[in-house]
Amino acid sequence: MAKRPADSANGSATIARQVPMRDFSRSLPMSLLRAREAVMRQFRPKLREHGLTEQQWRILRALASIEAAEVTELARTAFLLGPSLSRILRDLEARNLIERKTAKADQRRSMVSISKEGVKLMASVAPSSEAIYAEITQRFGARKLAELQEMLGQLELCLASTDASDDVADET
Amino acid sequence: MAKRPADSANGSATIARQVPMRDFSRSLPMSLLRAREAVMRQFRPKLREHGLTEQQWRILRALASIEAAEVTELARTAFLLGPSLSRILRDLEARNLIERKTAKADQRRSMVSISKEGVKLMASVAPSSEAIYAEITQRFGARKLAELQEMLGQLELCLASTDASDDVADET
DNA sequence: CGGAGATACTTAACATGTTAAGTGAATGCG
DNA sequence: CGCATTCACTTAACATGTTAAGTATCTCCG
Repeated sequence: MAKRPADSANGSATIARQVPMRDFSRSLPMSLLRAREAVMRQFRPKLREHGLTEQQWRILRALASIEAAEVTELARTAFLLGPSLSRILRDLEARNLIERKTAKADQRRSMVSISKEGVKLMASVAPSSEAIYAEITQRFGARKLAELQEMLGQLELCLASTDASDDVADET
Repeated sequence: MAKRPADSANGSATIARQVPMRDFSRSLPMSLLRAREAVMRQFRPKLREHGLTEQQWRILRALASIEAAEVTELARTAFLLGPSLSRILRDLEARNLIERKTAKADQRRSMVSISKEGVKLMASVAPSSEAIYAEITQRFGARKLAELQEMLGQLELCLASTDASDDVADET
């Protein structure tokens, strides 16, 4: 293989001179994307064995830990957008992995919970999942991992206020 | 390792006891996902103003820095899967932002390059993009940012060899 | 009480992620 | 030379990301 170094050593001059930008492959979004992909690549095959996608697994895990939740709350917990969640819940319900019932107090809300079958499925996947996580932790180092997560949390936090909406003018 | 959710004052006991797992919201994949989303949320609106998606922008940036590339090489650089890239290139070509020509030496390969219009578009977006990146850097701290990227790179590296499953000795 | 507005989803439409299969062009080897 | 294999993509099919619009329900204020 080894087609070419393909880095900045070739004729990258032309356009790069007109539009100077940080080396693309070292941008923060790319770093985060690649790191996450590297991690998920470890999990996906095992999940797939059980007919689960990454997002479906997220939902089941979230439900297992909070017992029952409204859709919006679940979306926040599993970090999914409403429309995605809506579709996934429809599918998971069809597979009898979750259950829903509309709340009596507020007909708009529906309470979602994991089913007995869902629990069984989780029980069959969780050990492998934990094993993979342990392997990653060992490879990278537990302390370093904690450090990384801390930094990621701080990054998230320090960017959280910017985008909320256009109401940034109140703190004058 | 802490095998307890240890949060949520409600009845999270039932299932969590049967299937003990790390607190879901603190898993590495979730941390990475949320951090990346927090970052991209800063960029997406501006890109959208110019009719570009995140991936299209990645491709244009990659092309701008390497001048011309085969599809496979571009996929590696922009960190996209072949099928996604195939579709996006079709669209970008229709918008005259890129150009393609099949290589003479090997009819299978096609060389992709950014067009004059593509360069113009990049020039109109790059300043805002850089400004946003600068803002992020300032908020988070340049040193900390570099540290974070270093760790992300290490994480990627230490997981890289696991999944390849056969060709580990080639390049990297 | 009643209607405007807010809320909690759901649908729709388009773009990408992900895996598998397809297509045409090069290669290797008998 | 001939043909199976490999290679470089492309299509296809399904699932999710993302934004906008739709629908039913609830809340609040007059």
